[in-house]
Amino acid sequence: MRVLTCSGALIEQVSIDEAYLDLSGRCQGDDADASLKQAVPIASQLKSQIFSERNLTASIGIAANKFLAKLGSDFKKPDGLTLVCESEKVQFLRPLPARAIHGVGKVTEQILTRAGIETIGQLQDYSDDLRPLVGSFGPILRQFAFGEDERPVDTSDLVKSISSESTFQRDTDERKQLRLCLWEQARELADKLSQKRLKAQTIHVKVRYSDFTTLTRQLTVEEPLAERNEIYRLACHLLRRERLVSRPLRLLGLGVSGFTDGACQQMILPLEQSRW
DNA sequence: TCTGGGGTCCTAGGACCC
DNA sequence: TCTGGGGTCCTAGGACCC
Repeated sequence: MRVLTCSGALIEQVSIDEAYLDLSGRCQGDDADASLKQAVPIASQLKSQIFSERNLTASIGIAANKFLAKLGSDFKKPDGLTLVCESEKVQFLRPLPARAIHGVGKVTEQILTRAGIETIGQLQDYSDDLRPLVGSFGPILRQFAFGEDERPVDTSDLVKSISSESTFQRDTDERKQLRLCLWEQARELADKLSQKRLKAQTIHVKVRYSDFTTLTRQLTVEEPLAERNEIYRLACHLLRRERLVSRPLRLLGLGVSGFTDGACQQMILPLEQSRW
């Protein structure tokens, strides 16, 4: 796989086809808008390059922060290039639906609608505290509504959890099939842990029944683990202990988290050793 | 859209300790 | 013996994103 490059840019890969580029080191104008305008030819060139190499269109948003850049890139999909100037951002946002904000999904949209807020402009005009409506997201939501976002472009590639899940063609409670599934998933997880040189302290299983009820159960162990058979054994233990296969499963999933560096071994204090 | 897979973050409750 | 308050950790579920 070829990795996206752009000289002088810090890159945060968000997903397989999305990334943030911080070009502030390369674009230095007299003011914020002048700096942003310097990024336009770079973005155009990036789009041409993607098209010539991959025959794919790409949408790019240029703005002073990640929130606005994302909004800009969504603005004229699938082949857009949108510049959101600092001087115009508040007006640019006003007519957009609140749902356009990253982090506002179906549930939050409904909550806002009930409070009489449907557009970002209405959000800007809403002077009451938003926390009773959306909890700790309130202050961030207000900042977003005014086009403010302090999040830096994050170039680290730290992962917090790894998981694998499978949906069966036909719901099943057949132990042999479930064990085989877990054994395969444990292999996947162990491979990824090994690639990343990580060990995990928490393991979780997930089941879904035919009525879409979904349950998760997790277990934290003292000694970090990374081996396929250890993961598999604990997964079986959890399923059995929690009696999760009380009826046929539509989905079975397995995951690990709570990572420690796989290269580090737990130190045992001499005192503790001598007790045994 | 009767619903796939892999993630992150937040919230709330319970256990436990001081 | 019962009770209070606060902090931390673990757990489970849900909202959201791509």
